[in-house]
Amino acid sequence: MIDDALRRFGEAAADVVTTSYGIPPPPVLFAAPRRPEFGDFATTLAFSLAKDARRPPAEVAAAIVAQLTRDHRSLHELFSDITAVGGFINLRVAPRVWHASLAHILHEGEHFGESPRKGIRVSLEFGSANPTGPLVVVQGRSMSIGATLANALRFCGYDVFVEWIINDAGGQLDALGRSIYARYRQLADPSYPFPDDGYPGDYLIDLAREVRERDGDRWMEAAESAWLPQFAKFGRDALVADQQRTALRFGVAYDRWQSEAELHATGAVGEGVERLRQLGLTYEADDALFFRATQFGDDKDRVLLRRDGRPTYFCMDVAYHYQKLKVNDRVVDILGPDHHGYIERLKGLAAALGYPGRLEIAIAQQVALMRGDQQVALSKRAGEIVTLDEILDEVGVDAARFFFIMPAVESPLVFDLGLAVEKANENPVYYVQYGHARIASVLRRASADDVGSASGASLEPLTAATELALMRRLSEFPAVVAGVANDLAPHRLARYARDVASDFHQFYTECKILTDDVPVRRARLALSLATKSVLARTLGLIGVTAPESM
RNA sequence: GCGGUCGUAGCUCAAUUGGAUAGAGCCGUAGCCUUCGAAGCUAUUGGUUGGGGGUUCGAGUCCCUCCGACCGCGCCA
Repeated sequence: MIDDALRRFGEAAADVVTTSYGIPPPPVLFAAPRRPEFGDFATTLAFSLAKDARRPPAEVAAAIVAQLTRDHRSLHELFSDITAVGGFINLRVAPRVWHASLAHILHEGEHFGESPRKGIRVSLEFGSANPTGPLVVVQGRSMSIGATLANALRFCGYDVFVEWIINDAGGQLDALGRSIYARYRQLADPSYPFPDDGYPGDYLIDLAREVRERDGDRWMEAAESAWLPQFAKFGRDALVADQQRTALRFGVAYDRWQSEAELHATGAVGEGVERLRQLGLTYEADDALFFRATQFGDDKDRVLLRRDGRPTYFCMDVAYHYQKLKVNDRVVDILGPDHHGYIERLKGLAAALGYPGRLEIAIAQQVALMRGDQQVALSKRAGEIVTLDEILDEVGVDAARFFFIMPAVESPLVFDLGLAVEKANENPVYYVQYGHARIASVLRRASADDVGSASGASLEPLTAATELALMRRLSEFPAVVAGVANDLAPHRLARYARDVASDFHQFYTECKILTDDVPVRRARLALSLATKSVLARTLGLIGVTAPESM
């Protein structure tokens, strides 16, 4: 296939370098040129050689090509064109190689691009929110990114473990309990004061009603020490359940919902502290226990145990990450935009625990919600929140999943809700889905006989420029997914889906699939089948449906 | 003040991690349906990659310096 062809070229080129220049050849790397007239692949081999060879790159490239065409004539079975252009060596792949590639795709079917199990364990954590309210837009983006990465990593043969951390320890749960209690009292007496640090959202009023329906006036006269734990736990459980329901609706499956309180209860937090103490990376000051974070690049040492002995949030994270680092080869955190100050601390922690470089942190940048020209106000303090559920009601799961991963993770996202629904043709997810539905429609019109024999048909008739371009695009799929998994770059899948759909539409416009010429018809049906399969798989990895009709 | 991320076409974003003349989509303009789905296709307008300097065969990408936006800087979580 393509990789074999490139490898053979690389070996031949290395051979030429060794005999002509007598120096060890550098690795021969290939990239697809931006401009199609430069061919399908290019290598910058001559640039890296120029210095040692003491000749200008253009001369080196020309010499290599001349030598190759003389001594390695068989390369022309694989490459229809090998040219040197100013230092670059450009390759055009022969049609028969594309045909072989397409045959391979058809043979692999839905497993095309999939890698066998590598035995490498990857932990992914994303979406995590405080259990004090419904999920909002930011978590939607975080979950889309995380779930897509998890899919891609699994597809590439990694053992993936996906988890969510429930921040259910600390003062905020008390604030939640007090907020619900205040709403509960307000049901009877509207003048009952609402706490300053309370959560203002209306959703707590519903929870208060539930308590009242269940328990009546039972808590009206009770002491705070009696009602607070009850209300806090009730609120926590209800809101976590609500978040889980939304995640499920969004098509995101977690392997574990890790409770922070549980980490304390099981002694895991204590173990983490003990580990750092054993390593000699802690010290006491002002009656508190500090972690020597500055030794690992952080700008401040960090408190683990407060003056009163209570562990900090970071202390919990020590335990949590220690747990993850111990059993995984790669640990990935996808954090919100307000957590970038946390990166050095966590990376320093990983290094301190003996796992430098094992922890990767991606910051999912913020989402600005737009309706036309109007930015939707999002103020948690004022209680103006737009929940993820509301967004899903408005634009649907498919559009949301696709939009959230469109920009690179570290780029901010402008999400125009009005645009996503009002005008379908401006919505890129529809463009891609339409491509899939269009193929399905053609396949429905074709005879069962034609479709059945298509995958075994001769592919020789596929010679048009749009046919070659589409075959080339499909062959990129394994490399695209591998790049997504390796570089944590889910947005490339969205772009790739768009490119596949676009190449198909061009092919469709130029080449009639259901033509009277039987060999041509079957070859084009084969290409359509492969495109449908790759498109469906790409959309599936993103978490978007591939409709048969729309 | 210190630190982080970012700044690319009117708008939303890419750019294979230092490669060729910086690319797509949307918007605009002009075309293409007696033929497999026109939610499509073709052509075309649009750029000093925030400004300036540096590193080298070669810079949107790396270094320095300004300008601007967002965010972080707690013994909160």
